[in-house]
Amino acid sequence: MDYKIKSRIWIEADGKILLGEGRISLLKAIDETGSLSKAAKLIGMSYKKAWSLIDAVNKRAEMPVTTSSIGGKGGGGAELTEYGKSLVETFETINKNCWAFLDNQIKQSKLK
Amino acid sequence: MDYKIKSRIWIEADGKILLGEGRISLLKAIDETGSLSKAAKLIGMSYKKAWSLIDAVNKRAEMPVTTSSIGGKGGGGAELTEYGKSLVETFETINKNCWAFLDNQIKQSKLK
DNA sequence: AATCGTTATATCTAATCAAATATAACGCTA
DNA sequence: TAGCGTTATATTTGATTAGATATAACGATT
Repeated sequence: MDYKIKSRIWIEADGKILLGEGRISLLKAIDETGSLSKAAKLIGMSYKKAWSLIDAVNKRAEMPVTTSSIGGKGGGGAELTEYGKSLVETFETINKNCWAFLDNQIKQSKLK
Repeated sequence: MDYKIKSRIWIEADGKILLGEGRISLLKAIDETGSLSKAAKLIGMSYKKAWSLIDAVNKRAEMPVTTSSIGGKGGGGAELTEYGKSLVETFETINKNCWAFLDNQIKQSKLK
């Protein structure tokens, strides 16, 4: 068989999406580059989309996930808060565990 | 906290989607009603969309998932093959197991 | 043979979503 | 103070997707 099982997980707050795979990879890129515009370029996303995603995340999360500054050395920048880093870490852990679980499930099913 | 974790699973064949939650609920409605048009109406989907989904499923699956007849008693109809029924059943089982797994995961995380 | 409800299909329109473009504000640096 | 790269935001355009409409084919039933 060449059937494959796939999954996506996301976290909701107030019935609206807070974090999914796309936002997580954007947050990781911000952590790597120190800049929202560089992060967007790195993962092939328009700046506008990246900005509105981060804006939504910060508005819905219980605490800010990123901080940013305008002007100054290098024009400004953005970085993850400690809270943001812990959110990324728990999301990725649960996501990897979910993949492993599903791999196991399909091996035990008729689809093999 | 009022964070909630959600998930979607799907099965791919040749890198294209074969079965997801929407198609599964359509297949279940066909099983209940014995008709593609009634199934579409039942779940609030246009006939055209329902037809093209079922067409894609039957083309990508290793064996037909539905059979259909045109004309005759009641104008015709559609029903699941035994293979189709088993696909629906294994999909739903794995999906429920996945939800339970994720519930457990989030209880063990910092998100609680 | 006329009717009926269904499958099967094409075509056109509407709506939603992504992408591109433009611009203001900001504060360090030279 | 002029320039730079960045954040922050609005507006417009384009593309993809969903929805509506129309129609042919079919075979049991009457």
